[in-house]
Amino acid sequence: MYTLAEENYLKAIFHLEQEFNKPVPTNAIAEKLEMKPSSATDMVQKLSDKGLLDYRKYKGATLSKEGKKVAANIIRKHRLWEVFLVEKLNFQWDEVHPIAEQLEHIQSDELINRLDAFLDHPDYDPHGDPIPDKNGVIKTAEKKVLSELVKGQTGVLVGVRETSSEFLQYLDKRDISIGTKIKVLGREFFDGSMVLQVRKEQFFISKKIAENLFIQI
Amino acid sequence: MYTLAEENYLKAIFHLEQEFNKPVPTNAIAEKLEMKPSSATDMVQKLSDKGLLDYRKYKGATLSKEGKKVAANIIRKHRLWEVFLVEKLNFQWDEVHPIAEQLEHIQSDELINRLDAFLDHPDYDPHGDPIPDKNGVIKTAEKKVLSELVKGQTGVLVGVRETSSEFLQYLDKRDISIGTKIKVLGREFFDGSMVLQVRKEQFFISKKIAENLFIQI
DNA sequence: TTAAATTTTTAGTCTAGTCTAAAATAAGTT
DNA sequence: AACTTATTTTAGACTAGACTAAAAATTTAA
Repeated sequence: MYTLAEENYLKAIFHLEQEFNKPVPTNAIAEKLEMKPSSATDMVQKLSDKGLLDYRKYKGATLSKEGKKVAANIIRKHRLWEVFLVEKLNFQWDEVHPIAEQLEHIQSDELINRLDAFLDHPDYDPHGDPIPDKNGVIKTAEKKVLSELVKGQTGVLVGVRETSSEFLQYLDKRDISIGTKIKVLGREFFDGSMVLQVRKEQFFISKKIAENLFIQI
Repeated sequence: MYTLAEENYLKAIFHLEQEFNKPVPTNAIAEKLEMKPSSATDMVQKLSDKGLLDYRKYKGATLSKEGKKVAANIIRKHRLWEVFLVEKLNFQWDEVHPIAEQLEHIQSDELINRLDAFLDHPDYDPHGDPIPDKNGVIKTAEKKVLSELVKGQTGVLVGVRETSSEFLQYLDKRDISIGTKIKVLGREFFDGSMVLQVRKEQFFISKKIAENLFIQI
C-alpha cells in the first residue's frame, strides 16, 4: 500500500499538526524524523502528488482526509501493539516504543482487528494515549497538563507527553503510573515547581515534570 | 542488523539447501524469491563478501555458520509468530503465512524470548514444522512422507510439505490436522493412490496428496 | 568432441530515498 | 524600506536493490 518511509512521514505530520495547529513546516518534519530538510521537502512533494496532503511551497503541509486516515491507522496499530507488549508480554511501559515502531507497519487489517479483540478493545495505550478506532476517530478525553492545576485540585494521571525511558523510569521509581491519583498541595510561582500528594507521600516536582503529565479532573 | 532483502535471501537459501543438499544455484534462489537471476547473483556476491555464505561463480552458494544462524533465527521468529496467530488470535493455519512473513523481520530478541514464553515454548508451528531454539538448533523428529508407508501402518500427521491455502483447506474440509491419526488401509501401485482410515471414516487420496503429508510412526 | 542449449554472470539502467551544496524565498531588524 | 538572517527549495550525487540485454561459462546432445 504505502512504503515504510511514506508511513513514517504521514505519522510524523499527523503528530506535528496537533502541535502546530497550522500547516507543518518541512523543517519540523525533517527534525522529527531526524533527516535533512531537503529530504522532507522531497517527500512532502511526493505525498502531495499522491493526494495524501496539501502542500504549498514555503507554506508547510496539512494532511488530507485520506492522509489523516492512513496516519490514524498507523497510530492505532502502534498503540494496540503497545498494549499487547505491556499486558501480554509483561514489558515495562518505557520499553515498548521502539518495538511498536516496527510493528505498526505490519500490513493486515484482519490481524489488527483480531489483536484489538484479543486485547478486549482497549481505549488507551500504556502511556494513556487514546487508540483511534477503525475509522481513525480518536476519542479525545479533555485532559489538562498538571502544571495548569492550582493548589488544592485533585486529578488522575491519564497520560504523559514525554515518552523517553528516563522520564518514564523517573515516574516508575516513584510508583506513579496511569491511573495514579494526584493532589496539588502547593505551587511555586517563581519556578513553576509543585508539591504533590500521592497516596500517603508528598512529592516535590519541577515545572518540567509537571508540564509532561496529563491529568483528568 | 541486516536488511529486509538480506534476510529474505538468507532464509530462502536456508530452505533451498535442505532441498538440494549441495550448493544452491543462483537461479533456484531467484525463482524462490520471484526475482531475476541477475538480482540473485548480485545479492549472493554481497552476502559472500559479508561472510554470510560461501559462493563460487557458477557453483552456487552455501550458508556459512553465521549465515545459518541468522537464517534459523528468522525462521524461529516466523514460526513463533505463526503459533501466536493461530493459538491466540484464532487464525486458520492456512491464513498465517503472509502475516508471519512480515512479522519475522521485527528486530528484538527480548520480544521473541517473551513471545516464546507467552506461547509456552512451543516446539512446532501450526504446520508441524519445528521451531529452531535461540541458538538456531532445529529439533528434527524423524518423520516420513505418507506415501512411503505400506498397507497396515499407522501414524500421526506431524507436518505438511505444501502450505498453499488450497491444500490446507483440502485437509480442513476432511478435518485432518496436525495430530490426526492415520492408518493406511491400502495402496495402489499403479498410480500411488492410497486408502486411509481416519477416525471412523475411510478416505481415498491421490499420490500427490500422500507426498505432501509428513507422518510420525 | 564439437555444436547447441541452458545457466550464470557482467555491464549498464532505473527508482526510492537519502544527502550536500547552492539558490531562492520569507522573516526579522535596524 | 533595505539589509541581514533564517528557512525552504532546487539541483545534482549517492546507495540499495531491483531490472534488461548481452557476454561468458557450463552442461547436454549430436
